[in-house]
Amino acid sequence: MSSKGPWLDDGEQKSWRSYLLMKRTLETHLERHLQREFGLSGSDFEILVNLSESDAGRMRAFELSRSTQWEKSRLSHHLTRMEKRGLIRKEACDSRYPEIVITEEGLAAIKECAPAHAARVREFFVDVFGPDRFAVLGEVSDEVVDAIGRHCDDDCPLEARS
Amino acid sequence: MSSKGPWLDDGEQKSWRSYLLMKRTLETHLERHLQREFGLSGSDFEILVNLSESDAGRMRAFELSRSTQWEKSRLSHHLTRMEKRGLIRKEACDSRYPEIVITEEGLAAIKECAPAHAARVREFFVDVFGPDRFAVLGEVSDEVVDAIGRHCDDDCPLEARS
DNA sequence: CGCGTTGGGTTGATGTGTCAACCCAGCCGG
DNA sequence: CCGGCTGGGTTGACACATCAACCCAACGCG
Repeated sequence: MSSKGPWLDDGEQKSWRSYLLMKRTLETHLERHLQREFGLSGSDFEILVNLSESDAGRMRAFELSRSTQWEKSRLSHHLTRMEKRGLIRKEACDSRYPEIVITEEGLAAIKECAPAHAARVREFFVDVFGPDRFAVLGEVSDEVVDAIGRHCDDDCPLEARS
Repeated sequence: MSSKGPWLDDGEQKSWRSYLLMKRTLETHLERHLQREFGLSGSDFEILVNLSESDAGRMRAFELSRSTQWEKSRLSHHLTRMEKRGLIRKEACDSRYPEIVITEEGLAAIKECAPAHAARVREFFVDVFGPDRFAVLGEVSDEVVDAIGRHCDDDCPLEARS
C-alpha cells in the first residue's frame, strides 16, 4: 500500500494540519457570511443552486440526492425545513413522488447572494491559489474522490454483509 | 480586489466543485471509519490527540480552545459529553478552573485508533497528492488562513460594533 | 470600599446531520 | 393470487454545532 508505513512524518503532519485548519476556517467563514448577510445556510445554498440550474426549477428528490451526493434522509429533513421557510415547495405530479420546486422567494434569495458568495470564494480561495495551483487542486481532488470510491466499491459489499 | 469580477469561470467552477466534493467525501469517509471501528467521532479524536500530546495529559479548557480553534461553547458541550463517556475527566486544581485530564480509557482509545486513522489519511490523501503537490497544499493552506485572518482583523471590530 | 468591566466557562434553545427503522408502490417468481 | 424483494421517501431518536445569555471571580479605578 504505502512505502512509508502508516505514520505521517513531520512535514506531512504539518501540511495535513494546515489543510485541516484551512478547510475549517474557510468553511466557517463562508457559512457565516451567507448566514449573516442572507439568512441562508450552506446547505440551503447548495439545494437552491441545484434547483435554479435545472431546466424548470424543479427536480425529483432523488435527482437532488444524486447531484448533491447527500444521504436521502438528510435531504428529506432539509427539504421539509426549507419548505417551512418558503424557499421550496413539494408539488404533487402525475407519476407518484412529488417534485421539488423552487419558489419565487427561493429564487430571489439565491440570485441575491450568489455573486457575493462567489466573490468571497474567489478572493479567499481561488485567487490565493492562483490559476495553475488551483487547476492542480481540481485534478487532485478528483483523484482523491476516485481513490476513496474504488476503496468503497471493494469494501461496501463486504461491509454490507449480514 | 480581483481582476476578473466576482464570478468563477467554467474551469474554476469545475475545480471548486471538485474540491467541495473531495472535502466532503474525505471527511465522511474518515469520520465514518473512526466511528464504526472505534466508536470515536472526529471531534473526540481531535480532543484526545491534543490532550495526549500535552505534557501530563492535562490542559486547561482554554488551552484546548486555543489549539483546536473551537468556540468555547462547543468545547464545553463536547467535554461534558466526553466526560459522560469516560474519555476525559474534569479535575479541580489549586487555582480556580478545572483541568481537563485524559483518562486511561481515553488514552487507550486514541492509541488504538491513531495508526489506522493515519494510514487512511496517507492512503487516500497524502499519497494521492504525492510529496511535491502535498507540500504545496500545505503552503497554500497557510496562505488562505492568513488571507481570511487579515480580512477578519479588518472587519471584526466593525462587526462587533454595538 | 463599591462598582463596572473583563474573561474563562456553563447553559438552553434551536437548527442540523446520521443512523436505523419504517412505509408503500411496483415488480417478480411461484 | 400471494409472498418476498427493491427502491424512493419519511420518520424518530440521538449526537452535534452555534448563538446568545448568563455566572462568577478577578481586576481596575473612583
